[in-house]
Order: sequence, then C-alpha cells, then structure tokens
Amino acid sequence: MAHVKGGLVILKEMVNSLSPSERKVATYIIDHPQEAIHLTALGLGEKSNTSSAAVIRLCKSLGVKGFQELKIRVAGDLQTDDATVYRDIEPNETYKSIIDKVTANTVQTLKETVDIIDENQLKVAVEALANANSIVLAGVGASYIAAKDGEQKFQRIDKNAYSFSDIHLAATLIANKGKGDVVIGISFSGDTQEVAKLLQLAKQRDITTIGITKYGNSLVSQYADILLHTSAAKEATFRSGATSSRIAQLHVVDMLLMCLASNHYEETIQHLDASREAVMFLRD
Amino acid sequence: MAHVKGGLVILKEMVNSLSPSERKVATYIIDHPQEAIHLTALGLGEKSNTSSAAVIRLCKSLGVKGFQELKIRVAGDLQTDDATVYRDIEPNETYKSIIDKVTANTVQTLKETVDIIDENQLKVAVEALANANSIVLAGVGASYIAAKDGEQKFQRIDKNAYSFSDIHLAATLIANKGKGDVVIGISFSGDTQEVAKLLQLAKQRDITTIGITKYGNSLVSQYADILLHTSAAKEATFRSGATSSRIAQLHVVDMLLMCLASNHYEETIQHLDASREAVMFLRD
DNA sequence: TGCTGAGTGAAATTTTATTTCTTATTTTCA
DNA sequence: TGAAAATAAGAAATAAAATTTCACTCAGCA
Repeated sequence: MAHVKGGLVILKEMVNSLSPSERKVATYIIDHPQEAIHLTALGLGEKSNTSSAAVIRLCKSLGVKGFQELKIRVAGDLQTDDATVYRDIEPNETYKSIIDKVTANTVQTLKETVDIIDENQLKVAVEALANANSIVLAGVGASYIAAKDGEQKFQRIDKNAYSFSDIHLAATLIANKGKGDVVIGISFSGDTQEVAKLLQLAKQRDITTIGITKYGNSLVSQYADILLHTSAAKEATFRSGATSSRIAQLHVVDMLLMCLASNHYEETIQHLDASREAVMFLRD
Repeated sequence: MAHVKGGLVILKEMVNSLSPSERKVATYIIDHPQEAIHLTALGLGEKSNTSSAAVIRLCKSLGVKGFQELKIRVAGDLQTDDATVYRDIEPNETYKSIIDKVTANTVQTLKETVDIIDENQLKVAVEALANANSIVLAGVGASYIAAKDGEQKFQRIDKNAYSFSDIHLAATLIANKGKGDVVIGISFSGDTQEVAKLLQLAKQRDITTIGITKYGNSLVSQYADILLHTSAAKEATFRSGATSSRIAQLHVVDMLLMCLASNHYEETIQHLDASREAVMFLRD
C-alpha cells in the first residue's frame, strides 16, 4: 500500500512555503482541525479571513485533489483523539476492555515519549555512544529492565556494554574508566540517589554521562551531560500506568540504538547479522 | 471531550436494522471504505446498485448530519492504514525519520500482539496465576528481559515470582514445586531447547505451564498447558524488528498483570500502593 | 513612470448533496 | 380476500457546496 501522508502532516510541512492567504487558511486548520473539517470552503474562508478561493488554492498547493479530499485526510489524523486519555483499570472489567486499555495506554506513552524527546540531545548522545570505548548502563528497580535491555542491544552491535543495578559493582567498573567512555543513568523519577551518585562519580572522571529520566530538574539531571526525557505525564495513573515508565525507557533505548545503527549502517548490520547467526548456531 | 463513535463502528452496529437499499450502501462502505470516502453520493449509489437518495437516507438513519459527515467519520477509522507496514532503517536517515519508524514499528507490534492474543487462553492463564503459590518465569537471551519484567511486576502484587535465564537454577527451584504452582516459559521462536526442557520438567511434576511464544507449532508449545502468542509477523525485518519481539513479550506480561489486577481489584491495589510507599520511603 | 506577474476575492459556473415527488411494494386489518 | 395504510424506492428538481474565471491590487523592477 502506498504511504499516504496525513493531512495535518502535509499542512505543517508546507505551511512556510505558502502564499500569505493560503497560509492563513493552513494555520487555521492546524489550530482548529476538528472545527475545520466540518466547515464549507466558504465558511473556512471567512473564519480564516480569506476567501473560498484561497481555500481551494491551498488544496492545490498541497497537491491534494480538492477540499473534500483535504478534509478527509485531516479527519484521518484526528482519529487518535479518543485514545489520548489514560484510563485506569477498574474492578471486574471484561478481558477485551482491559486489553484495549492497556494497549491504548502503552501506545500513548510511546507517542508522548517521542513528542518529548529532544532531537539535538539524541544526536549528541548517539555520537558519544558511537565513539565510546565502553558503555555502562545503571538503573535500580524497574529501571534496571531498561538498563539490561540496553546492555543486550549494544552488545549485539559489538559495543562493550555493561548493565548494573548493584551500584557498588558499577562504581568498581567506572573507577577504571575515563574520557571516551559513557555512563547511562536510568531513573524514572530522576531522584534515585544511587544512580545520581554514579553519574557524579563518572563526571569526576571525565566520563560522558547520559541521563534517561523524566522531564524537569532532578538529582540525575544535575549530573548528566546529555539528557533524554521520558514522559512524566501520567504516573499519577499509578495503578495502570505503572508499566508506562518502563515502556518509555525501553523506547528511548530503542531510539538510541536505531539512530546509531543508521549512522553506522554497514558495520552495524554486519554485527547484527553475526549475532543472529550465533544464536541460530546454538539452536541446532 | 465527548467520545464520537467512528463511522465504521456505527455502520456495523446498525447494518441489521436498515432497509434493504440502505443496507446495500452500508455493506458497500464497510467492504470498501477506502474507496467509499472518495466517491460522491451519486457514485456510491451506483456502485451499491441503489441511488444517491438511498445514500442520503442511510446517513439520516445512522443519525449523521449528511454524507460529508459520514465520509469524515469513516475516514477517521481508516487512520491506521499508513502505519501497518514495517519499515526498515536505512543508512544515514534523519533522526526524525528514524524516530518515526521505530515508533511506528513498535506500535504496530503492539497492535498485532493484541490481534493475535486468544482471550480464552488469557483467561485461563490469569486464573492459574491468581491461584498460584509461586510463579517461575524463564527466558534466555532477549526473552529474559520479559521474564525479569514479569518477576518485578508480580512481586509488586505480592506474588512469589522468580525469573531465570540460568536454566539449571530454574530446574532446582522447580524440583520442589508441584500442583498449584505455575511456570511461564518465554521464547520468541518457541524453539529454545532450555525453555522447552524446563516446561517439560514442570509438566512431569504437575505444575501448570504457560508458554509465551510465536504462533505455530514449536518445542515450547508442545509442553505448554496454556499458550499466549506473540506476533510472528515481521521478524524478517530483522534489522529494525529485532526490538519487536521484546515489546510483544512485555505487552503480553502487562496484559496478564492487568487482567489479574482487575479480577482481584482490592487486594491488588493495596499491594501496588504498598510497593509504591516502600520505594518512596527509600528515597528520603 | 509604467510594465510584469504573483496574489487576491467577487462572481460565474460546475459539481455534488439533498429534497421532493411519484411509483412500487409490503403490511395490516375489516 | 381486498382495500387502506405504511414503507421503501429511484428520478427529477432544488439547494448547497466546490471550483473556476476574471478583474483588480500591489510589490518589484527596468
């Protein structure tokens, strides 16, 4: 199936290369999509202080067949609206309902994590990792899962990666590292003393520190050279959201790995293929 | 925000209470939604061997303002179409593009896992876990992450859960278990010898066995009393999909936990709250 | 200063949605 | 059983919307 871009995506991409009146219309749609798709061309012209002709010209400029087509595309983008709310599990729900809620919450967490990620920080992090002699991942409790996951993934592409939840052991390792190494500290709240201490120690030794933690000031953020934020949105929804922080952390790790993979494509692919073959060999 | 039902949902709900010609139109839209939203009322009337009047009457019967409104609603339901394709990472992509691909692939994996899950098996699994004296989770390699995650989550709700990637240690533990205990074997391919062996051992001792593995016959599925499948779809897309299997496994674990939580709401909540308080206490 | 061309909205035109009207079919009940 | 009533249908008329045309404005430039 051909990939069809959503109407809002096209609008946002093109909004800067449009003539003034077309831009007015485009901006109005972006700001009020829900309203816009229920207006006529004339009505939208009035609302955006232009004319129906401007609306039609906008459609043509965007490469869309007509106003109806544009409305249909924008409508497609709006669909997610009813999923943007975290919903908690209730007593004795049907299995189907629980499955839907858990899935919707997880998808929402992923999207928020993407919204919140700072591309520049990601870029700096990837470059640091690409050149790193070794990578230490530290996380305690739930965050250890993400650290362990990162360890496995980096090892697959031939990086010297080590994960720790025991901070004493991690400190021992860090004691012998220095410039050119990287420590990734993972803490949902950002206030995990042990992880913060570890980053502090690393910084003293000139090791590059990356923090994966929630948005805002925290212990961990003080000691991180590079900060990658996970969605803090709804840990209030503790009971069903308890799983969200982990998903967000894992997703950040995935993004790091994939960006690294793309930037160093050939080597990475070779390592990934070699890893796979090794696992296949064990199976026979 | 009020929840607005998707056009296709309304159509499917009402299709049996419509007059014949309206039903013809409705059926045509349900079968060819992508085409239908680009047709005129007249065109749709012809395609469905009725008339434009029938189309309009259908809209009224559905309680929708007009034909445009119906098209917009249906368009909203079609949203997912452009995300249903796994796309591999390529050399030197932009960061934004990589992030989008990774996220889309992950979301797709989640959705496929939900599509594939068997509610009855899930139900049986949840009941077994609810009554279990102890839960052993076993997974090697990447699947260990899911096992570890499950261990943490079950422990949070006061279940005796143990995760292993070392099968010898797991065997030692299982040797002293029996009826009323549960072993969960996690293996993406289903052909991990060690995990299969462990389930076999468990079965001999009358322990309930749950397999989390890809769809189809496999070593693990032979020895599992209860089978929960993860999406097998696109491990072919190995290079970017390598992360998918883990996400799918984690999601299955999440669903197990949440269903358990809903079925035993009060206790579970108490345990979750107690766990949280304990963690908070450590932070001060 | 006057020419050029992109950009604009009003008005004309075309297309599409909706309503109305007539006919056909089925249902109801004396 | 058969006549009245109710329902359903499409063709044609009408209303509404989308789209095109056109004349005007104004910035940039020789």
